[in-house]
Amino acid sequence: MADKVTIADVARHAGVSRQTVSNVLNTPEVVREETRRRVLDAVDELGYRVNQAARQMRTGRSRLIATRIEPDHDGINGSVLDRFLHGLTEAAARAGYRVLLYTAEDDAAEIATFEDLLGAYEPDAFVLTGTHHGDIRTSWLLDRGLPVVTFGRPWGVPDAAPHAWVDVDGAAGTAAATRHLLDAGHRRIGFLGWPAGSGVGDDRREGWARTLRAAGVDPAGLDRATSDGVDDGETAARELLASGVRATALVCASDSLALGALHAARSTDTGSGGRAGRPIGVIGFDDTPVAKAVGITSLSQPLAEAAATCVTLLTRLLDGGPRPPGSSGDPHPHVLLQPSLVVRRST
Amino acid sequence: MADKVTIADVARHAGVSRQTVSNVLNTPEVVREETRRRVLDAVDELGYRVNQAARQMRTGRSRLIATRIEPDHDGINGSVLDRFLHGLTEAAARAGYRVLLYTAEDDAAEIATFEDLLGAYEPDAFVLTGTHHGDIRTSWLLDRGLPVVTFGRPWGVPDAAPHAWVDVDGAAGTAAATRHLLDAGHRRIGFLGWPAGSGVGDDRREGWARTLRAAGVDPAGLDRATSDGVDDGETAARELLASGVRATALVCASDSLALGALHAARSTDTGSGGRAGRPIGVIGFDDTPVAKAVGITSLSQPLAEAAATCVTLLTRLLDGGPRPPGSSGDPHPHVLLQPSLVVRRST
DNA sequence: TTGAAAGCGCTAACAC
DNA sequence: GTGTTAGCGCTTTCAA
Repeated sequence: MADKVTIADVARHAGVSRQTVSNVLNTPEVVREETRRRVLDAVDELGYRVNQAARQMRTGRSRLIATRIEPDHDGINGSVLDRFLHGLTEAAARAGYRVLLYTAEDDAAEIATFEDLLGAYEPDAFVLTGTHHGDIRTSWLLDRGLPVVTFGRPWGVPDAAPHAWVDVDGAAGTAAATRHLLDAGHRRIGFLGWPAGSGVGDDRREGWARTLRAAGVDPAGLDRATSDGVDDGETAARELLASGVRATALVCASDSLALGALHAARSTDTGSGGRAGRPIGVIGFDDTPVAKAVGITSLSQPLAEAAATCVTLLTRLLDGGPRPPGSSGDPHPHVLLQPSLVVRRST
Repeated sequence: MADKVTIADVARHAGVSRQTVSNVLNTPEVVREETRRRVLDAVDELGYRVNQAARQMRTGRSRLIATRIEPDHDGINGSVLDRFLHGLTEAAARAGYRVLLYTAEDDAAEIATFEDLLGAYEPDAFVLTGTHHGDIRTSWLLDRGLPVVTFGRPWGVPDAAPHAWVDVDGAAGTAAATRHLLDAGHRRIGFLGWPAGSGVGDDRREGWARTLRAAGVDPAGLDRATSDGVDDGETAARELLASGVRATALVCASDSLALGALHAARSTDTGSGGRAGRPIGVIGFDDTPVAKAVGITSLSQPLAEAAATCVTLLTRLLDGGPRPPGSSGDPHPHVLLQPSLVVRRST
């Protein structure tokens, strides 16, 4: 075991002073080539690693990125953030950072955790997921000039982004889904989503409505809002498939809803519709294992890429130095990634 | 923002010395009641939090628990470890620890990460998942006297456990599953598992075989081994359901296999068997979202409890002081938890 | 280009 | 029961 090799050991081994070793590690360009090599050899040979705690005391930087791990609420959609988390851990490691985990029941609890974490571990940055309208977490961090990148847009914020963010273009996703169904000959394509007010849900609904209109179909009456759950989805889907509306296909805001829609489709007589015998098309969102298992066409989010992009933006932020509290107006980078449609039996 | 409140600030505010503050925080019993209150009030008022980096430099303890986040290999079973991870994060926080994440492709890479982590962040302990025969990770850590708790037994180790561990009793789970099917009137109950040699897989097979024998049924020829995957499961299941063996029910080592088995069951004519019209019973393992979505009876692991138990064992380990490299023979605590059968349509 | 000195915030000794 | 001293390993002045 390389038990506590310090900078002093390396210095002795290489025949230089402690400071020179530090220079080699932090500002190599200031050290003569030959000295640098000798020091680096010693580092390798002794298996030296900088001690983060000591470095942190001097520099105030922990090389830690804090992020939340969510409970597996729904079960179906839960896997999305876990995949993001894996990507984040990997990308962070490549950039020389580690991921520190925390849990929180709600925004207020999360802010309390921020305070805790900042006092104790001093993470260099936070990666926030699940942004929403009036998100108090981002404003709390921004007020204190702390580096943040969110996976999710700053919903409901009027103008320029107040912080760096990465997101997946939900509207483009549902638009692609709707187009796919139009191409298959469907016209009365319904939408199964969440109540208005959730940024993500509204965005996904918009992509569907826009595409339907462009195809000359009036989306009015063709959508239903419900809470996210298989049974809720089934109930709502039944309404859309039933007489009156008689949708022949459904674009859904999640795989949970899509699974419910599929259940509804199976128990609904499609023969009474205009297209006798034609199977009802269902498309979900997130391309979860359940969608794959059941054969639901779904929209896949590039989660590894999203995570890697978060880290890229973060390092840019951190290298640019800490930003003062009131520095609004400067352009914060943001990246909108495209989901891709994974076609399966359900369409 | 509570910007850098140090122990000196608290001391000044409370009218005591820095050391007294430290005593209140670390050895409260040595400080007079009144002084303690005064100090704690000052702590509250100033929003003071001990700085981990500084504390770590003195004590050598980071209050960090390192664990791996796995890539979502299969998609279906992946959610299991993520739920464990959430439980671990929560339990760790309650015990005053934080979870530090890393990824690793294989055991060798994981050990390299250990070295990295130990040099830089000095985690107090490691929680290892996915233990297997001849696991070099545990021995590496144990050789260096580093605290470890594994979620998973030390498979293939002859005698007393070489370290603390928590596991779920897979054999008891498949035994319960088999019993459930026997109670439903099945006799030719097959087992779909993985090739011999994997501790987890063998354990689960054993529970099935044992229970079948106890019921007077010879398990010979009633099991198939395959790699973990839906299609593999379907192929293997077809063999067991087909003429020759004609199993009427299948206990599976995972939900992936169970899903495959269900596919096979649907396309197999059960009428030619002894129990015409009787549906084929399928039971999976892990109670994943997919099992729930598809309606597969499955064995649920108490993951939150497993995680909490890991933390309990860990804190016991850490409070007991670091254990010297050669201290074998002392009893390492271990806990075997029971899975529970979640009955659904598939049985 | 390299070395010497100081100190980040904390706690383990020891003296008061 | 409380205060003083020292030093964990590192980097950031500043001087050589």
